[in-house]
Amino acid sequence: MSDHEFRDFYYHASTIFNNDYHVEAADLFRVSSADDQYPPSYMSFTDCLHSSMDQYGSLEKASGLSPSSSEVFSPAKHEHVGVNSGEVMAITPNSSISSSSSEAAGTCEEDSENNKNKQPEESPKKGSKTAKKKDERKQKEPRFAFVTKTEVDQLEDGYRWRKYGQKAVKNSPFPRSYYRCTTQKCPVKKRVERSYQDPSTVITTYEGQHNHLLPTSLRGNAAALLQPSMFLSPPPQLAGTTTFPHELFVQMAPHDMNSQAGAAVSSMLAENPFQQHYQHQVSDNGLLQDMVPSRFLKHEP
DNA sequence: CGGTTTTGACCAGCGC
DNA sequence: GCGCTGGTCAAAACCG
Repeated sequence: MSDHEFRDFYYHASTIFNNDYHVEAADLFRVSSADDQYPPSYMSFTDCLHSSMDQYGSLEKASGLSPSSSEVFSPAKHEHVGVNSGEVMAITPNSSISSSSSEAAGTCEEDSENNKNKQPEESPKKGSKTAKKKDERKQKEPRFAFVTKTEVDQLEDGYRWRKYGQKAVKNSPFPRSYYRCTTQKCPVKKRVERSYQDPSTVITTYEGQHNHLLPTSLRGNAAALLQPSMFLSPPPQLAGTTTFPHELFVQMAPHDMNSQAGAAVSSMLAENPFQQHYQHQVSDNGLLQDMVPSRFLKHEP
């Protein structure tokens, strides 16, 4: 991020969070390791902003992370973004969301196309296959998890999805639904499940990156808010015009995170641009309580 | 009739 | 090796 961009962004963020949403910026960012083996740690908003893409090494140290294994602590590891009624924003790794499925492990583009050919290409050489799978897993698509306080299971996010599976989740009375973007060759998937810890919230996990714009049929506000220009140009001087913190993420996405964040944020944003009580938090597998400063969590009486 | 949803089966990874 | 679990497939059902 350039200094110019930083100033724009920081001013923007300050306006949003301090003035409109009364958030303590120092609590906004959470940085964690790539695989969640390490306890979460928090860094200040400004620290995070000042940390350029090539400073993740020092970031690790600052946040008590270990650059262990072969994982490179890249921006892509910080992709999860959540906004909680303008109260909470956090960044977490994609990491722990299951390392089980090889399908989910590989790059999505490969997945979606290869799955259909999987059977014919089946090789008897299990060893090499396993090695290949491990390689694929290293390159798995970043994921973004959101928690949305809503009674609706299937949230509108501006994209068209086709459900391709539903599974019961261990320890949860609520099933998990699997969706794929219906746009041709778009590798994006999402999983939707209701949190068993708080049934009033829905956990949505996005995986992959849309390779297309929002469907032209996208209606109303979501489309307007998600104009491609917002992703492609530096943040304009919008101080005073921005209302929702979502917009901040939309704008910061291409600069401070990978484009995945933009996609995820756009999805989050489009879910319900007018929602008054949405509660987005970062989550992997619903482990919210560990991921957001406790005072930000709403505790039911 | 084409697209979507449902749902049982299948597969791979992981822990024991 | 076996069982458990998560993720995906694919045929059938459903729907506009």
